Amino acid sequence: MQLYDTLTRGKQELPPAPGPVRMYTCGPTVYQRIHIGNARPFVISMWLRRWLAERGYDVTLVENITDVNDKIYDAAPGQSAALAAQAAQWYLEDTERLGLGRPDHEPKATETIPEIVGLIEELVRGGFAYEAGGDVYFRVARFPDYGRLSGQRLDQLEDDEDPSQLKEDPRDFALWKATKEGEDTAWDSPWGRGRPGWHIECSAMAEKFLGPTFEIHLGGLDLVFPHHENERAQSQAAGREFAQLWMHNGMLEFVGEKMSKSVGNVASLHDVLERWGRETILVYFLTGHWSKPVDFSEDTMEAARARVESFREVFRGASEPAREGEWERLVAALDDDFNTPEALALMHGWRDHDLLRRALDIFGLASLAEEQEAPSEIVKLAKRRQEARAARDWDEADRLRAEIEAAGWEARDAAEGFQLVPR
RNA sequence: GGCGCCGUGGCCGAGUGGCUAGGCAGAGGCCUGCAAAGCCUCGUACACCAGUUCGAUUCUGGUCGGCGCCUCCA
Repeated sequence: MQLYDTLTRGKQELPPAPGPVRMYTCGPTVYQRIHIGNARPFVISMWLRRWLAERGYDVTLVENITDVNDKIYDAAPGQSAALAAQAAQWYLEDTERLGLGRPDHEPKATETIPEIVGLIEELVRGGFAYEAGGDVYFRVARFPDYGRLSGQRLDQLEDDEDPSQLKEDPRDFALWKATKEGEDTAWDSPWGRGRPGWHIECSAMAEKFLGPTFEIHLGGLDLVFPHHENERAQSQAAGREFAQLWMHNGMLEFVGEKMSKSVGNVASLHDVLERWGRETILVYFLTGHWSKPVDFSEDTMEAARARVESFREVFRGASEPAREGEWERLVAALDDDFNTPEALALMHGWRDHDLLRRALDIFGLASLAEEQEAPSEIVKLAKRRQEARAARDWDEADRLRAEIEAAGWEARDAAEGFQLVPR
């Protein structure tokens, strides 16, 4: 099993199965409903977990919920805790509807404060961090490997505009921030009341549930710098090996532009679920390689919807024996950097119901194999139509077909009888 | 300015040093009372310019274009 690794900029081999694969995925900062782009790392993580399990690994997946953060304070001044709780609930509900199950652990930053404080204390003790005015900062200059993950050179970073005098070095970043007026959440620490900085919570949560080293760290490409660079610096400075392999999923683009709140072109996962349904969303994500950007548009979603229908058609037809080596080809595609577009192309050629259902199930799409039963009144109309056809009363048959169609179903003439398909 | 990803037929999107990707859309045909679905056939694509090579869409260099990130910001 090979996966593309950001750190080494090449495919890395996973240890051979069987064995443990510990995965950590950067989940959402909860201050609003997540958008369809935020759903991608969740979907990829769940799929990869299922695939690795299929391949004989013992997988543990942790996906955090960051529920204390500047963005949350900004979004709900004085009431950030309530907003975070609400948005976390939305996140759980929306991702639940994808029908992929849940990660093994979904810790919240606010439930990991003791571990966060402990990790910061270690860093201070080791000289990798320093307290300044109730804040604690990471001393970037003390960690020579800083910048390796993102390929950033320290001397080339843009100048920090922040006139704050607290930092020794403008490149240093906050591990702990003293509580400020208007912030409604704060915890005691050796440096006074305050709350975690942005990156430290992931280092603490990963270690709490996975230990000092783990096989895979996953997250959006936009998190490479500074978020993951900083996570890595903190944990490694504290003596942990941390992640062995870094996966960064590509962004969703909306007419050639990244989907993001600041551009105002977001589509919430909730809304997209309402509009297109879970199966179309999952097939849509299947069409692009996880590491590459994908276009999100009416056209790309419509094409995904058509693929969904085409799989359903296969199950409406007769099962045919698979050709030699079909499953092995799927395995080869997925074992090579989890190439789902290739896997999807292979599946489109399959007519063996059992094999296809098994493959689709990896991606949470076994439901495509389920027959969709028409309500009895529709079946009655179809039977009347069948009788009209037997009597060669084509006008009546066409009228009934229109009636069935108006009710949302399509009447198809079959060799014997008829078939009803939802429109 | 720095780091990185990418540019494939109408659209989306894999992949490969010479051998059919796949899907959507489109054209023709078979089937059908008419349809739908299905099946068959059809598009000689790989930004541009050099170079390496017997041969490059695939390797190397450059050009142009798009996108992400460059410390609290998505």
